Amino acid sequence: MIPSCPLPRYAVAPRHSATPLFPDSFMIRTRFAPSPTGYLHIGGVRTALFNWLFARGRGGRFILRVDDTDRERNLDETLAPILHGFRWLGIDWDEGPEVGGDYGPYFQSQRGELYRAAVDRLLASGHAYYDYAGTEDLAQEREQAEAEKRKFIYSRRFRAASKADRERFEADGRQAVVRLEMPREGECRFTDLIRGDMAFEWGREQDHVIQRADGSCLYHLASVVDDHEMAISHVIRAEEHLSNTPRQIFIAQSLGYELPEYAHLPLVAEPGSKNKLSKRKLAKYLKHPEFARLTKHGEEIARAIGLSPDAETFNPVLVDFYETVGFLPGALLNYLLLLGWSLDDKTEDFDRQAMIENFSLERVQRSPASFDPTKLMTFEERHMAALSIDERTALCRPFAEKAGLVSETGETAGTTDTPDLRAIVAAAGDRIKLAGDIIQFEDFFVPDDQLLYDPPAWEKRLVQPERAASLLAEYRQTLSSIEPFDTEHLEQAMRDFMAAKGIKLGEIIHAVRVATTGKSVGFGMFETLAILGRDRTLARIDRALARIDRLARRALLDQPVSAGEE
RNA sequence: GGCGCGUUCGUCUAGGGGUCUAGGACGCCGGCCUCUCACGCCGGUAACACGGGUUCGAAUCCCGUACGCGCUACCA
Repeated sequence: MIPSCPLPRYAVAPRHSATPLFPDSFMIRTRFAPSPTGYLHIGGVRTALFNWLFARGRGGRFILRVDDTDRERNLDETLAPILHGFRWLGIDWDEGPEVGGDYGPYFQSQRGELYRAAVDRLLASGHAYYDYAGTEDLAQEREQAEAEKRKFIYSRRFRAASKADRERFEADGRQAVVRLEMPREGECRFTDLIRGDMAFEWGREQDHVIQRADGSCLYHLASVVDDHEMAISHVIRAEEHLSNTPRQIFIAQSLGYELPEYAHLPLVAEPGSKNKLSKRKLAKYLKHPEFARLTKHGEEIARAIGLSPDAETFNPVLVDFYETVGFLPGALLNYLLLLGWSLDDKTEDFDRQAMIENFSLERVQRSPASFDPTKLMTFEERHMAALSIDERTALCRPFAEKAGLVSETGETAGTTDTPDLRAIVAAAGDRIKLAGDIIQFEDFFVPDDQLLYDPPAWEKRLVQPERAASLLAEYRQTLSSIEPFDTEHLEQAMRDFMAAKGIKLGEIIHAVRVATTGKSVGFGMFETLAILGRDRTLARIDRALARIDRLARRALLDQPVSAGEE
């Protein structure tokens, strides 16, 4: 599928092997260079993950570098969430913010001298020049080229070839930027580890600006200098950078650097489309039913734990969303791994170790992969199902606490007989997909006299069946003598009751369910009753019976009441 | 517009000339199980963008077209 790519300097370890096969001088070093924007984008995480896996699987190092060129932001606010996100995911970095390293500083804002020195060298070697053209001068040339239907190439009219030129332009009040003097003939050729041999015509490139009039340097220059200074061996990044590679190669070669290997990953696209996934287009994604479902699911959890989700930041495109609602980081990683990479035709479940051992650039897909919220959810389910009850309980507890279901000091919240969280998690089984799903079972925690009844369920199970009330009242009597009050004895008692009354299970169990939980759906009935315990079960049934009676009388008096009213 | 990259079921993908009447997973549809919901189990639907080559033979190689996406900044 992928043409074999020559790897002149880096042997690639065979699949299934994490053993580094090369001397230290050929150490694999990859990097991810986030901009401190205040959030971690899911597509960025996929790129970071692939960089991390590539390094980890080959005895290399993974570096985090903060791309804060030209930014006057508050780093505490804008970088912290990103670092936090990586830590939550378990993507650790060997060098970078907060951990340091031998190639620091790891903030581009602190490396200005390095960039300026590089610019000076490019100037001195004739690979760059001072340019005094204003933006309007360029715009004019561009328009003219367009009018004449030829491709725009800057005339270099305001290029300062000498000191005298500079003085002359400056006397006119002009300011200089530094531009690359790009070749206008020939081709830039390089091999992409994922896409094979690439060729770009130099003549299509512009004389890109690398330094502004104020002396600050631009991204491509900074990036190339840093990658070299930090001894990055493999530049693994999103495909949107493929077209930028020639100018970076030009910079690197002009500076006499040895080129890194390049690998351009396919984009992570929107649900159901091939457009680049963007945090700005949330409104559009919400029209996608499955994306909307995930978002809504998350919002319910967020609200229950006392957050007021902001549409701008609470959004499945951002990693923070997943942590907030109780996703398992391993599940997110597993899903992201398979967005653009596969091992074979069947293996889908990977833990960290398996990812590291098996990941390879050769098996990276070349076409964009769209983000599928539903499939992500199934990975979450599988990972959650693999945990023990105790592990799941531990994950759910913080959510139950934040939602006010249990107190932070122990199991009991308001009353002395608040149910055991572990028992609920056990009975919930696979219904708890996200740790935050525990909030769906708040009915176990509400005081018995505040239970709400789902109107259609109440009507169908307690009003319409003629014998519902009387059977429920009789069954209530048997409950009071069950000992111990556990699922086994509850079930036996129910069977005995059915036999004695000559009824089917369905004739009684649904009524009990609605009477004790207010809903027509839920866990196994006997588990539910056991969790509630005898006192609360009886209290809830008594309350339901009283309510049936009350509503029936009002109905007789021709005073209709809505089912929800108390 | 120019340049670049890409195109296998709705989605993620397997596939490196014959083993492909194209496999798996998710979704969807139907059924089973069942105290409800969920799970589980069984079955089903569904794809090689199009057109030319090359070849005994092409999803696989080549060319073209279409479509999609990306880049085309004194953003990163």
